[in-house]
Parts: sequence; C-alpha cells; structure tokens
Amino acid sequence: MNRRILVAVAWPYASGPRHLGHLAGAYLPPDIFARYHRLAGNEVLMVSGSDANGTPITVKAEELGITPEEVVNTYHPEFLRYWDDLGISFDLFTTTMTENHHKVTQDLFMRLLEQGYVTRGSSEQFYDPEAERFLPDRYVEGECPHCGYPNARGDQCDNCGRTLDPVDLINPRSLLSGATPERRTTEHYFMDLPAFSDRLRQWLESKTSWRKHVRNWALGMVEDMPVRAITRDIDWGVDVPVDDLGPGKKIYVWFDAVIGYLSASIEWASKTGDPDAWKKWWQDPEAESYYFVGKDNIPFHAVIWPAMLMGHGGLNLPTDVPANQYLTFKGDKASASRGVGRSIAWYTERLQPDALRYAIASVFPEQGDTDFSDAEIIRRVNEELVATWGNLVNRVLSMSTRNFDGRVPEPGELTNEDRVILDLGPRTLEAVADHIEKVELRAGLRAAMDAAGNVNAYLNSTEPWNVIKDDPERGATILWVAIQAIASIRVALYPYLPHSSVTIGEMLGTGPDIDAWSAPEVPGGTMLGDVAPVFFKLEDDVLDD
RNA sequence: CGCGGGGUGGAGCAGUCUGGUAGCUCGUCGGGCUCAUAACCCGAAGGUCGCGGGUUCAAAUCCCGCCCCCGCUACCA
Repeated sequence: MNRRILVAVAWPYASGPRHLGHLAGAYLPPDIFARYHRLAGNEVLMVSGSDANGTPITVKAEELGITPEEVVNTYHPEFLRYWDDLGISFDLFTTTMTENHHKVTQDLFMRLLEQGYVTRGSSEQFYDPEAERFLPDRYVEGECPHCGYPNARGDQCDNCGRTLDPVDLINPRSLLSGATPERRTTEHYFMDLPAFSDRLRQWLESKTSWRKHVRNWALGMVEDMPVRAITRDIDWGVDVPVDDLGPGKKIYVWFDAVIGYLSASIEWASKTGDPDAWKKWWQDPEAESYYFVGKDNIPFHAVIWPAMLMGHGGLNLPTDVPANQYLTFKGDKASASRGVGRSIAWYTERLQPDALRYAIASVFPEQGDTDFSDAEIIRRVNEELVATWGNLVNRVLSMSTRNFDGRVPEPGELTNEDRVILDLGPRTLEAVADHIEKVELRAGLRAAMDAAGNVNAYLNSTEPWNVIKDDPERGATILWVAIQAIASIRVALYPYLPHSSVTIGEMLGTGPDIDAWSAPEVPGGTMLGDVAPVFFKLEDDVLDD
C-alpha cells in the first residue's frame, strides 16, 4: 500500500533570477504533488538543484567578469531563498558542482561508453586562433546572411529571428578576441540515440495517460533522432572521464543535467546516513517517478534521459513527465532568457506565500499556454482566496468564539442538510486526491474551493447567526458541522496552502500539523485559538513599482 | 518548410479521445442576507465554440483545406 515516489524537479540554470513562469511551470507543481503524497502515507523523495554548467552560466560569467563558479554562488542561494519563502519542500536542493555529481555523471558516461552507446567522432567548428580555442555558436558574431543585420549571433539572428549556422555568417568574428575564426576539425563523443528508437517508441506508446502534448511531441521526436554530441569545447563543466580527446573538452550540460536527479538522490542518501537509500526509488521497479519540467524540456526528459537510463540498465524510467506549458504575461514568455517578468523574490516580498501559491496554482498552464498578469493575481487572491476560503474560516470561527465561549460547540441532532455538509469533507478529499494523482493540480484546487463555496451556501441557508438567538442548540449544531467541513477542506488545501494550514490549525485548536489525508474530527468543546483573518486582502497597487 | 500544442460569451480556462440541449472561476446587471476581510448566497444577461468545406438524423467534438498564436527543430531550461 505504501508507495515510493520520486519527485524529480527540473534543475534551474543558476544564470539569473527565476520568474513566476518557472514557478508555475516546474517548481510549485511538484511541491503540491509531494505534499499530497506525504500525507497520503507514501514515501516521497523530492530532489533538484542548481544547474551550474552550460553556456548561459559562462556567458553570464564573462558578462560580469567573474568565474562561472561565482555566478552559481550568487544565484544558488537566491534559489534556496525562493524555496524557503514559498515552502517548496525539497528533500535536497543541491548543485551540479558537487564532486558527487561529477562522479555519477562520469560513471554513467563510462557505462554507456562500455555498452557502445557512446562513441567517438569528429565535427567541424569555428576555432579562434588568437584565443586558441574552439568557439561555441553563440561566441561567433557576423552579418546575417538573410537580413544583413551586422551583429547576428552564430545560432540565431536577433533581428530577423532566423536560425543560423555559424559557418553561414558573413565576415564572422570571435566574441573572445575579435579575430576571424577558422574552421577546424574537432573530436567529440556522441550519444547513439537512434539505437533506442524502437524501445523508446514502444515505451512512449504505452504511456496513454500522459499529457497529449508531451507524448505526441516525444513520439514525433523519436521518429528522427540524430546522433548527438555530448561533449563540448569549453572549459567549464564535468570532465570527460577518458583523456584521449585532449584538453579543453567537457561533458556538455544537457547530458549531465538530467543525471542530476540520480546524483542528487545519491547525495541525499549519503547525507541521511544510509548510502543505499536512493535505490528504493531507482531500482525497485514498483517505485514511481514524476519529472516536473517546462514544455521546452520535454525532449530531454521524455526521450533523451529515458534513452540514457535504458542504456545504463537497472534504473527506473519516468512514470510520467507532466510538463507544463508556459505562463505568459501579456503575451510574453515569463522567462529569464527574454528578460521579461520579475523575479520570484520580487513577488514573495509583496505577497503572503500562500497567496502567491494560490494565484499561480489556479492558473497552472497544464494544457496550453496561459496568460497571466498582476491584476489577475490580485483578483484571484481577493475574489477567491480571501473571499471564499479565508472569509469562510473567519465567519464561522468568529461566530463560534463569540457565542460558545471560545470553544467548538457541541452538536445536537443532525438534519439531512447537515449530513450533506458533513459528508462534503471526505468527498472533497477523495476528489482532490483523484485530481492530484493524475497531476491535474488546477482541477484539484478548484474542487477544494468548490467545497468552501458549498459551506458558505450552507451557512446562508441555515442562518446560524439568527438561529442562535432563539435555538442555541440548533445554532451550535450548524457551527459544529461547518467546523468539521472546514477542518477537512483545510487538509484538502494543505498541498496548495501549507502556511495558512498551520494558522488555521491553531485557530481550530487542533494544532499546526496534519497527520494524514483523511477527514479529521474536531470534537465539541475543543478550545479555539485566537481568530483573525488568515489572508490579507490586496490593495490594487501592491504590485505596482 | 517540418513537428507538437493552442485558437470556446468581457478576462482566464474546462469540455474534443468515447458526436446528441455549451460548462467553470471572475467580471457585469438584478435580488437576498448582514455572522464575516464592502466579505457570503440566489438569479439574469452575454457565445454563429478561428475561417471554409465535408461526413451524419445530429459536430466545439470526426474528416479535408486555410488563417493566427506559442514552443521545438538550433550549444537560448
């Protein structure tokens, strides 16, 4: 009955602040999923870390005139602050700079090499004769062959948006030295992805419950897979564990980043004092694994990483890759690479953590891109979270405190209407669980909020504030029923709103923690805590600069 | 060019696989209530479901063509 669930979270590049788009795409969903499963009694391991390698990091380092390591050491702590502020409950959030990660990556590389899935080959690339090194595409600039824009990068022209091959640039020059680069042959290692085509196709076809865009996209990709280079001419990254390539070569980021899930699990295990503990999530075929990523990461998690795992053997393939699409802001992708949107920290400084969690979770882009705005955040918080849920808690507990001596009233005889609301708790928990199991997180939140609406309707219909005046016992029963419902809805909302769950637990007198995914009972006579509004209503201008 | 996703009342979304009175949250308008954070509840108006054609007794849903948006294809997560 007790399941083991690996919650694998996309590794953010430590090249700059992260934004609400990242939060909605990859970081908040796994936390909700993990919190639910822990309460449901399952053993969850949730890992991720800062991706320290890759071109974005080295580019940033050169821009700032510092080392890549210093770049990572700037942003990694910032990421940790996001998780802390928002309550993203990682078991471990590490980095790819650890000795452990380098070793695990090299081991996997060697294993694939021995199996013949990694092979040596050569390709032609630009070489800077002054800097004496090969140049990544984006280190070459020149005139765009399509539109004539003079500062087109090797991979893409920023003016006309066309994709380029650096060798097509007119008058190319090296960004490092300004020298004219020359074409030279360079040796690299390649991953034989086509060798896995059939197995991948078969495996993907069996995944009928995956999101449509994830499965179809991956299946399409499997049809025509290249042999991909997995090493690069750079000097920052994981060393190639065989030295016959010569100096200046590293394993490239797309290969080592996905290995992070495994290396982080191993690091976590060794920190707990049971170095083999990771195997329960990776080697037991009964264990499940969910990879939470943005849609641009689908190829790596639904195709390339599974191929690497197949090549290695003995490790579990992903159970699901519930990739989200993009949260857009007035049509702009909320992405660091385009420089739009604000950092997560900017928002956490201005909003209660659960308010932000609520607003984001209610618009998770699970099916298609979803447009979002500051006005929408304020609206969601004020009109839904505060008005429906916060107010329900407040109105019921205020009435109880005032009329029943600060205690949960004792119930009398129950009407049918009462029983419907009492039954609402278990039914809501079941409905929310059902949605979360299928990673329909937005629908799960909706189901919980609908229950809160039902309790509000129940109160309007039963009017305890009037009934109390001439039939206190009946009034007590109504409030007791409402309190039971609130206690259950609090559990149902816990994965989404863990911070306010603590506050509400204290108000209910049942304590800050929740033990299980089940409807609790709050006995009559329980001492209520101090009652105060749980969520603040937001002013129209809180998110203005 | 190719591949994947999307185009549903004012806003944001579900429904499309398994055709059969178009649903949710919010907004708007009207009403009720007054315990509660001007919060809560009820009702109404508002949509030729991107466009054109086809199949069918019946299409948002299936088929064909086209248009628009996003992503990937590319060392930008």
